[in-house]
Amino acid sequence: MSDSEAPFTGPPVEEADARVVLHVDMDCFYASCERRRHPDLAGEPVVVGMGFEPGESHGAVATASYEARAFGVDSAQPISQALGALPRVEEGGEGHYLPVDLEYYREVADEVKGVLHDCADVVREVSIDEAYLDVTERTSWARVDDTGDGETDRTLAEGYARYVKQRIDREVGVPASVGVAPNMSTAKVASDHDKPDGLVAVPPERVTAFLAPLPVEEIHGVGPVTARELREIGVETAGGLGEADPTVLRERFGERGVTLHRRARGDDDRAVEPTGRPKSLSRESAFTEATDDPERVREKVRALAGDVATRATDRGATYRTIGVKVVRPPFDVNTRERSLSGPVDDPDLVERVALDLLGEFAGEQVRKVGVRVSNLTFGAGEQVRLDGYEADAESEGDGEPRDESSRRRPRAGQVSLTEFDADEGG
DNA sequence: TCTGGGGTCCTAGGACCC
DNA sequence: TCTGGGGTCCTAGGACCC
Repeated sequence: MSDSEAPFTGPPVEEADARVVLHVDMDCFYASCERRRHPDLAGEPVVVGMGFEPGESHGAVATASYEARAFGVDSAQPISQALGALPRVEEGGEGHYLPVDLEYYREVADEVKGVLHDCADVVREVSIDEAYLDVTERTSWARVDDTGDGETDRTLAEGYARYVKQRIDREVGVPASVGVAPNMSTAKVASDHDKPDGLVAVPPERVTAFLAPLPVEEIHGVGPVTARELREIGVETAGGLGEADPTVLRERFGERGVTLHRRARGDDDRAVEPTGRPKSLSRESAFTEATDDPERVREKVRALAGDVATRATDRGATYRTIGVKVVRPPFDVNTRERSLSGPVDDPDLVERVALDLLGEFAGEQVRKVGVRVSNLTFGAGEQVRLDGYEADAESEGDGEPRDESSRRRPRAGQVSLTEFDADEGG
């Protein structure tokens, strides 16, 4: 806890050893993509809606630009409500409302990924607009005196983060916020800390002080429920969470409580690992209004089952478990699933099992249904291919190497097994 | 907010096995 | 038959994330 500056003996051991992890978070990504191809939207309030069509008012907000947020428009809000806060230009307002165009956003995201993979040895793509990079091999926490005045107030890591951020901006033309820290969870908080267009570096020795004053919900993994429960036991800030008794947290929140306690202290030893195979594939769809017409519900389930099966086939996945999800008003989520004796790729079976599981809810009010396949296995064909290329690929199939303990240095030849994006998008 | 769609991980109880 | 313990798999639900 004491903050005594070590005089000229070099950085403390932990600091010399510390990893450098970047979290790159694209700012209101869908809206930024729309601006990239419609430059006249720069500086304008832009709302991208899903389940939305031009001129209509159904659907929900997928992304709102910061200008739109200033009007009170927010993610996941019904479009009808957003229109109340921010009328559209067609009706004399200032809001530009556009439907989601995922295919285009994927193209832009692929360009961003290209830059990221060029900037780091290990990239974990979390979603279309977010990624972690381990750049320990490319930079360090060493300080530089960039003004020549004898002050060393900046780290090489921060400079590297700026370089990544600027390359995305220059080469792709969309803004990003970047956090740099010695681990993933702190980098995540850092990238969120100064959005949009933020750059926040948290060197190892500042991690604790950086996190301590933040409200608990800024810790990744603390949602509304956990935040409320933490407040009930008098924990309001990350600092408070970090000082809470881990035993008490375990009793109340299970293992998650201990994980959150550690994250709040800036203690997170997860290695940045390339994105793995999906564990499940699902499709769901809501009715405009809840229905109790069994045939309508069955019809939708049939369509979803077909979609899911097609996606599984496209990705070379077989599945051993088939499930449905039924949401009854007001918001009662039910799931049913059934496991088969072995993995299959069988669209008819997905439909049959889904309809069978749905039977339990026949005649009930339903507002939304979904179909899911899980217990996925990926094709033997691909393994054969991998074996052909990578003589020493010791971890084929889905067994992930679990020994990250202290050896985090990536082996150079081994890090690029992730060409699994066989999407139609590219 | 009367709640869109696609995911991940964790928990807890029961079945079943040794 | 009752009591003891350990392990795995399956299912349902919940919290959380983007």
